[in-house]
Amino acid sequence: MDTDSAATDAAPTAADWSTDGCTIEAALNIVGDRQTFLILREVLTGVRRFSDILELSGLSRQVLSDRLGKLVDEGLLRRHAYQAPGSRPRAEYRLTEKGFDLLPVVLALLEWGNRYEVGAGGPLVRYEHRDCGAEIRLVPRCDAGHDVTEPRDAMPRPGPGARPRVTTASR
Amino acid sequence: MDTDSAATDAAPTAADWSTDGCTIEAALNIVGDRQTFLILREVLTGVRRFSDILELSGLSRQVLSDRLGKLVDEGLLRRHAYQAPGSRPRAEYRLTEKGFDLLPVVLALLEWGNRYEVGAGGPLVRYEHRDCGAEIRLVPRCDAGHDVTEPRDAMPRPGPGARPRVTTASR
DNA sequence: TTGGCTGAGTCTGTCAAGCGGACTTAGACT
DNA sequence: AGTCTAAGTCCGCTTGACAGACTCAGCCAA
Repeated sequence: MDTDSAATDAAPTAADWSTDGCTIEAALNIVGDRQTFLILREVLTGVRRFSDILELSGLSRQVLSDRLGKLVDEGLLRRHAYQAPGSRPRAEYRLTEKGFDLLPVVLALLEWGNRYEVGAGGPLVRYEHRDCGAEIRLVPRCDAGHDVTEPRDAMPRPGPGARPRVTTASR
Repeated sequence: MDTDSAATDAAPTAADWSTDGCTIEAALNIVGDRQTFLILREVLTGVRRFSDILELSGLSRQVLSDRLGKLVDEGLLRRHAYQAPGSRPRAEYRLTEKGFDLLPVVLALLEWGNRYEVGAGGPLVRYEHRDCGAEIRLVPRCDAGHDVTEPRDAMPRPGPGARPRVTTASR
């Protein structure tokens, strides 16, 4: 099996376009570190309180506090008051629409991890469809309606914002 | 719009399961840092040579060298000899099947970035279907065949490897 | 009313990791 | 022999993560 020959055909000239300002990079500037992903994993599975996220994520208090603040600033989370019986009011962290929309990223990581990094006992989390209970997977599909079952059928192309690279030494 | 009430219903007890050994975490241990994502972005768009990845990713030589080595060790990339005319033979880095299968993760990040972080000029990269040229998107779909159009219709559930958390203070 | 309890957040010192820039290496070409 | 170049290493500095101690604010029991 020659896994990579397809890639050779797929994008022989990709290096000719600048990736300056790429939206992937922009996304990574917000959620690109391990710590933030761990927080998102928790919040996407319904864990919302500082102490619970702290314990489940294994992060330090300081980093958790910092990241939660940044995620609120970026509009991925909202602080929302709650009050446990016999306690003073506290804040919990809820996903906004913008934060919710990161579910595919976490789902994709989960699927990949389930395929290649399963330890003993199988996957720890599944996502299931609220209506029917069946497991949810991500399916790459083109706008013409075809499922893209082979990753190498996905060909990278410059988008409307792409500009050609000036020279090899230009930046 | 009450974005988060659905989340409240979706997983009221998620904090009761241990996420110890989670496959998301396992995946993050391999591809969980910004540097690795940037490398994957390049390699998935067909950039394979050290110097090109170096320039396009903006990483330091040392980190790039280190990460490429780790990605090869993890089986996501393979070194492959090439020889440019008038140069001595060198190694380029090609995706393995395992590495290719991370495309959905990058696609998901790209889609999210395109939706929320588009700068002037629009997205820089698109993926299109090799057969028909139409743009590729990730569609969450349940095994019963329903498209999951609302992220909050995806409910997190403990998988076969999940174990209940012992106590709040247990780890 | 006072003092303890608790969840959330801050402070501090240490250590790992990233960065820019200089240096090294090995084959091809002059 | 000397130069060029892609790939990789070395070095000094700075950033950031972590553990653990400390602070803060409201609730409750005495």
